[in-house]
Amino acid sequence: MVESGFSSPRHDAFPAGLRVLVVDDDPTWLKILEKMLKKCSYEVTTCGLARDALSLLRERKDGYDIVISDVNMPDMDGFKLLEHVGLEMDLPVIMMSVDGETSRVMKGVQHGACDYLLKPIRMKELRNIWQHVFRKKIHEVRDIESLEGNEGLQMTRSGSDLVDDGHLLSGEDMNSARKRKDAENKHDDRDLSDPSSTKKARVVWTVDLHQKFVKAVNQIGFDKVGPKKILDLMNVPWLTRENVASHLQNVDLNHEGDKKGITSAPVAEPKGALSIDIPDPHKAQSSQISFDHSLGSVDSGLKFALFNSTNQTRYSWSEIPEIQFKQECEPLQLENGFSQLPLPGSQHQVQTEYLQPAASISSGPSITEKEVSSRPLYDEYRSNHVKHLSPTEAVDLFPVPSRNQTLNNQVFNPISATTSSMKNQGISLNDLEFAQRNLNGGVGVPIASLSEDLQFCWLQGECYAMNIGLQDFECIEYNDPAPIAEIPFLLYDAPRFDHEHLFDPTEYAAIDQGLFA
DNA sequence: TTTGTAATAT
DNA sequence: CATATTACAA
Repeated sequence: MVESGFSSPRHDAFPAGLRVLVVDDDPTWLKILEKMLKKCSYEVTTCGLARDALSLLRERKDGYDIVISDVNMPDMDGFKLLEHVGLEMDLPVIMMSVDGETSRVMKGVQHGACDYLLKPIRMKELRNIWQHVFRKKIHEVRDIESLEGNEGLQMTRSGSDLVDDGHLLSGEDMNSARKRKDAENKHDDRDLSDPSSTKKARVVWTVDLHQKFVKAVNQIGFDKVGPKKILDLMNVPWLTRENVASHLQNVDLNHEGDKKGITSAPVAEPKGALSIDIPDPHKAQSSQISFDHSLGSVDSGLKFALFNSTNQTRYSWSEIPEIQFKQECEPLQLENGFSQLPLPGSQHQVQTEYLQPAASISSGPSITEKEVSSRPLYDEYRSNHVKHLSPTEAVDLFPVPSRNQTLNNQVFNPISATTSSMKNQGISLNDLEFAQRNLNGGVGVPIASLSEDLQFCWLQGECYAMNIGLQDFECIEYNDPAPIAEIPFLLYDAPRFDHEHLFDPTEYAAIDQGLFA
């Protein structure tokens, strides 16, 4: 099934022989692209009509490895084609167009485009496209394995941002229209739809979620709080009682653990933490800001302060550079090119823990702790948001809206979330969510071609779950214009390696030689 | 049976 | 760590 061996006899040159189908109504572009692609040693097929492209693809479902299609074409909308391809042959599709209108780009990504190129397209972009194919295969393997009944992997990560040159808006290989992989693990009610998140997700208590939680708690009354009640009030469909229970437990624990040593009297009472412990007014004052509007009593305010000061810290923007993931990676043996990708049969195991995107987020986790003088902005941001108000501030700018579901940010598996939302009230932010997810995860890592990049790509491929909730973006984008300038900085100041120097046969050789062994 | 919680696991 | 899972009692 996954077999789509390269017709090219040259098995040694890695990306060579990739069978690319180019679709564009503009013959000029077609020619240009063909030329460029051939220069990359790809096997090119051009096509001026989307319809033709489709039939070509249908004729030989395994005749191509990847499709590059223009967005606007007379006979068939590029997206339409994209959809079909995703649905029928599940090939990676790269969209392209002259304008970079975000809505359009998003649409492309939403519809399953694995990448979106802006014309004029440059060689370096084309040189990298093979990675999409590559990644895709990895996914497939993973999916299959997951179906074989192993446990889930946890995905958590913050996002990165657009690529510097703004030319390559790399997305994920998420075909919204992807073919359903039948089998399913009996449990796990959610996400019966997203192949990429086939595994059970771990709830990530985003600010938004936590807000709901807090809100619920306050609505109920600290004395009567109970997982069930909270859960109900939160009105987050996919959340389970356990989730809430767990969170509840931690919430108060954390509180006590607060180094500031808040009046945690030796209370024997279990629920003490939640109800007692009234922190000094000052504290409450400063950290409560964002929440008072949502509740009544002063008590509540104080309570919130508790939650805020201790817990939300981690959600601060300052966290964003802390990209971390932990997950399993399929070992890959590239010795013989794509045809050798580990297929559903193989079962080597490679554990990649906390693999920080090498070149890129190199400053990652540690930066939070250290003083990085060369990053005044960062420091400033950090001191402001972390030390004092923590992310709360961000939240402040974004008052809890009255609408509920709308902001469900469990970016984790948008589909499920969405599904449930709809079930509940027919509202859905699917698009935004989805798009954002893609932007977060997919973008940022140019599909370069170094070993490092590769790793990154895989991870990326795996990590659909971004911690950065929608709200984060909203905060920044819609509420506080100022910090905007800093975002790219905070988010992405990493991968600015230059892709240009990467393409030399040697590189591939390097890859070949057990980079992954 | 359902719910809340403590303990324990990942 | 933060969150999940388990076990058990109310």
